[in-house]
Amino acid sequence: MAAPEERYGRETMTRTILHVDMDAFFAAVEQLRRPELRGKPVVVGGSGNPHSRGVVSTASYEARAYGIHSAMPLRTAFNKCPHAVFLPVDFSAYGAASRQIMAILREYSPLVEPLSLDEAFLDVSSRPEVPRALAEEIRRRIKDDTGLTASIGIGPNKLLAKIASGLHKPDAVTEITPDTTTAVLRDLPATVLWGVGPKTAARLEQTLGVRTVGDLQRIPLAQLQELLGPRWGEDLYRTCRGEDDSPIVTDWEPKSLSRETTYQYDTRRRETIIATISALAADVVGDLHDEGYRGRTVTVKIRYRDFRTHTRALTLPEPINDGDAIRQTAVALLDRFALDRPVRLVGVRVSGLVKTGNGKQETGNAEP
DNA sequence: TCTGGGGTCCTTATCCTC
DNA sequence: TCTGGAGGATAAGGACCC
Repeated sequence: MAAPEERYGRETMTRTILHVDMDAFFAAVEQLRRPELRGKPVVVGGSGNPHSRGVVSTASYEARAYGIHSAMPLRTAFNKCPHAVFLPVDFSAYGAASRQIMAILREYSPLVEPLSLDEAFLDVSSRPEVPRALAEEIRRRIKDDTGLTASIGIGPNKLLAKIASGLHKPDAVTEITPDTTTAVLRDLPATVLWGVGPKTAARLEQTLGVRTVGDLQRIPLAQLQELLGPRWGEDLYRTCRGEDDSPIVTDWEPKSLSRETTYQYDTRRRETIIATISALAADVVGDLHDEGYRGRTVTVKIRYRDFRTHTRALTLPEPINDGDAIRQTAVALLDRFALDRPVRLVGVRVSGLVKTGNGKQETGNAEP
């Protein structure tokens, strides 16, 4: 097999990729539409009730000063800052703001890849402007048109553009060039790399003494592959050097559709769980119809009080979108779980999706 | 004391067929 | 006929992302 540096050589065409990342997006939208919240700690998450189960989706910068951050339990956030304003997640409002921002980005390039409501990659390789000047213009446009601030990273690929956007948040443009890549990456924690989360970071530190991206660059390919497997090891060997040739993906098809819910109070009652599965299955079927898909595999997920999570799945002979059949399949799968402990979460997923062509709407950026 | 929801992708095990 | 793979499909779990 060819070594990575031979397969991804310098002759690869130079690209200019922007990563646009909105600052504290959900909280910023709330502060924009409710001026009395500006300058105050705002926490968006769950039902907006800080005494019920849920986690922080976004904390305003004022709330972050109290140590509140995304994914923190709402109850913990409340303990850190009881006078913060807690708000429920309002996806329709954030979706409207997001569509406005994505439309601005598409004025600058047709090659836009939304990653989530508040982030997108943009390939501006064919634009004549100096990249930094262009990024500054886009940042100003977003602010003038929407009142929201964005941080923009510039890089020769998606990996470096995304790392760049995170370096000087909020409201900043940051560029990483091939010449500055080594110096910029060297002292960053390994967790800035795509795919390196808490578990992998701990393994890298314990087995190889690796903490920074620079540390990682000193590990031979074979050693990374031994620890992480052949594929993952090679990926990390390349990404820690800032190498990435993944393309901008403008059209995306879902692989699965799912719904899940966490009970406010754990339950062992079979009838309660069956009712939940039926309701979740109905929601998923609604999504299948709305988006024009059938699916072949039905999966039920159960999370017990101790947070251990199990799934049971059944693959059907043909893809279906029939509500009764999907609901009955999901309910039948419950028999394969031991309900010997309290359950905190139930989920239903349908995967193996195929298009029916009968959706409410084809995707917005499909060919005319 | 806690730990959401909606996704993707990878690894491993098992079964089956060629 | 026996045996040993290769390799696809399925199932389950886990890590990770926003």
